[in-house]
Amino acid sequence: MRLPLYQRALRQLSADGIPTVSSAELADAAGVNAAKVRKDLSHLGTYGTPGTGYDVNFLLSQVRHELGLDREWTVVIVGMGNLGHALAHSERFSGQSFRAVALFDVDPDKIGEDVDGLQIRHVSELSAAGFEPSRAIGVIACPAEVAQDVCNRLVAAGIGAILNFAPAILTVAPPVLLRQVDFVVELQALAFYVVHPEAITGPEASQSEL
Amino acid sequence: MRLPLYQRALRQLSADGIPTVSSAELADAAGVNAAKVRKDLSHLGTYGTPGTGYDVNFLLSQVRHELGLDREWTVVIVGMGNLGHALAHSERFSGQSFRAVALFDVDPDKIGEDVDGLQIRHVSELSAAGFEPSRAIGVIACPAEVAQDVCNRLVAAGIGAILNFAPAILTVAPPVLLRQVDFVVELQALAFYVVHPEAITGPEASQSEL
DNA sequence: CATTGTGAACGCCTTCACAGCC
DNA sequence: GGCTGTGAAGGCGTTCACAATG
Repeated sequence: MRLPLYQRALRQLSADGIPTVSSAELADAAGVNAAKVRKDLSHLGTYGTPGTGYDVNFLLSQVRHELGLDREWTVVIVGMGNLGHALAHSERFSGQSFRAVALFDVDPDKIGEDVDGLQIRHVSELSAAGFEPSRAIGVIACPAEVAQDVCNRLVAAGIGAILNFAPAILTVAPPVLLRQVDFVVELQALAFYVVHPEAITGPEASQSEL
Repeated sequence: MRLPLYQRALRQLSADGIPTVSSAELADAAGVNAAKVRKDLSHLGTYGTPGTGYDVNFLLSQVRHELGLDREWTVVIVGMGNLGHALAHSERFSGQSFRAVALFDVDPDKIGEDVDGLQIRHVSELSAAGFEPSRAIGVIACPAEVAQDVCNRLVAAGIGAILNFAPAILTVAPPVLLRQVDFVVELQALAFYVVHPEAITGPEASQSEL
């Protein structure tokens, strides 16, 4: 999915006061190619003007709608080590659509700690929280050993989608959504391509993005 | 690329003393399906035994070799906020193949700080470092505004591959490799699928992993 | 008999190229 | 003339299904 990339590029363009973009310019700003941009956007509807391009602000609002960014998402973070803190901060400036509402950990030293006006609570309080599945996203930033347990607790608390940063392969029952991000896997993927440069696919080899 | 996932699953199996796996078992442990496992592994060579499966330790060593994990990779981290610290720690226990050798920042308060026996240095010292492109990976964990500048400095210092965590779209000249990871993009992707459950592709919908 | 390796079918995504529109 | 939207072509990865094998 490239919509988030377009969204970011459009936000930048809008902030710069640029009224209109061509598919080629947007492609450049988002790091993809023009044909993809046009095909993707045509899936959303006919929002462009031949000869001129797309109206930045209008397109931005359409993309934000499509991504569900015109509502506010509730974010719950479990595991407030360095990673948890980093995430708690990075959501703030992401533009209002995601708001951290609860932070959890097990370490007694951390319970009660204030992070940007939010107190860290003990995981045992999670079950009692009761979230709206279609509105709340859980973020797992705890050690791998307890990740599946945390995951289960999040589901039990009514979380509808989970982003897992722990180096463990988790399983959830539908309709809960799960997405995994792992630093070490990313490093290993990079290492693979350094060792096998020939495995880099397609014409974007000229701009070796993976 | 799924090799890193197999690698992790095999490592677990090896640690548990399990001598042999079938493609179905490995698929389960890695979170993919059996056909993919067999196709992927057959690309590496004929390492399985019909009727029995794969020798865990032998296959692990082959996968590690393919991923370039039988050499040691030098890792340089720029930007030692919470994220930088989290990354500096997570590489340690990843199993020896990645070793952080230098940490950089611009904040005078952080310069000189000791992180697991490594001192944080000022970015200006980066250029003088002189790395081996095919051995060194750079990690960008700084604010988006300075990410492209940091990226350029890493390339100038001889880094051959870069993992970018800053919410900015960077460009590098080949043959330098670039990989982007962005928390907010991941959250937005998750939000998209919550809003559009019908967009979830393929039969793995039964285990809604994205 | 359980399980691999793989050729063939399928489907999705990408890319091309151009007709239509401003 | 510049640029969009899209049908058609192409390429890549996934999945199926089965012959081969210890």
